[in-house]
Amino acid sequence: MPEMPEVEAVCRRIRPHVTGRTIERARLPRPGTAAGPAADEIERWLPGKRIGRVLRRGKNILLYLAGKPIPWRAVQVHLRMTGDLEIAPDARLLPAGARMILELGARRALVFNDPRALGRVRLLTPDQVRQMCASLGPEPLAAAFTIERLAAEARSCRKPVKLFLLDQERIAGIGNIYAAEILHASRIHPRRPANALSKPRLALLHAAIRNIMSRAVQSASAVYGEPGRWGEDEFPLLVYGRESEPCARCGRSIRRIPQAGRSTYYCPGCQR
DNA sequence: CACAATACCTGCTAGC
DNA sequence: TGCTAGCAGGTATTGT
Repeated sequence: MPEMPEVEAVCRRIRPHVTGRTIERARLPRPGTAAGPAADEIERWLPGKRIGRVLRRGKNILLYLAGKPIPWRAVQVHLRMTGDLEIAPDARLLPAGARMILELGARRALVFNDPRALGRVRLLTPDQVRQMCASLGPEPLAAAFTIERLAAEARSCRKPVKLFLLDQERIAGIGNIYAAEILHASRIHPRRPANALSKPRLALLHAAIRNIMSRAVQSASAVYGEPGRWGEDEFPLLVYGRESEPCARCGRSIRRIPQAGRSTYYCPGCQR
């Protein structure tokens, strides 16, 4: 159930084990995993290809294929809610939720495990790689994500700021948990329209996005190698999942409200 | 066009 | 103990 920091941790964890390795066999045993082309074409086409760089864009993982094969240039994996990539010592004895297995030789396999089966795998042409990257907003930790850029995105968005933060086309990588934490850190009410944020509040929001996301990347990456553990275990969540508990900052009782069918947690005392 | 509601799946847990 | 409703860190698609 990863947001950008956990996806980044997954990339760092698998990178040394897959870079430069040749795919000997690919298996997508359950229907619905492939989002194009079809599973049997992916299984037929990948063997013999070598994995090059492992990159992340937003919450997407890209396994580039070395030697620029035609037509497909990269394997795209989106973990959605419950996906994870693991290095298995053996392609046998797989977890029940295994949705893709890339056998890499030397008793090593990359396994896409996803019990809830919402995650997706695609092969992308160079054009599709560019389209996917271009369709997403700036990376929150990149230099291009300035206060001015945030202000420009917010100005053109009338949605509640919580939903603005979740919009991957405006900023890439923020999810439900960190959106709540970011708004608490910047003392902004989640229902405030994005285009109603003042200059000073946008500056606070920008600082909170960078602060929360960079600390989350650090803590998520620090626990890699411990199966089933996400960075949030180490990252103190001040509002998310804390309905009815006292706010650490002002003591008021934290509230949970629905927004776009999902839970938003916030403090009615210090978020205005 | 912008936004809201729903669909997609399985597993866990709080409450009866 | 055993059942069930509700909820879960995401996003494509459909409807207004």
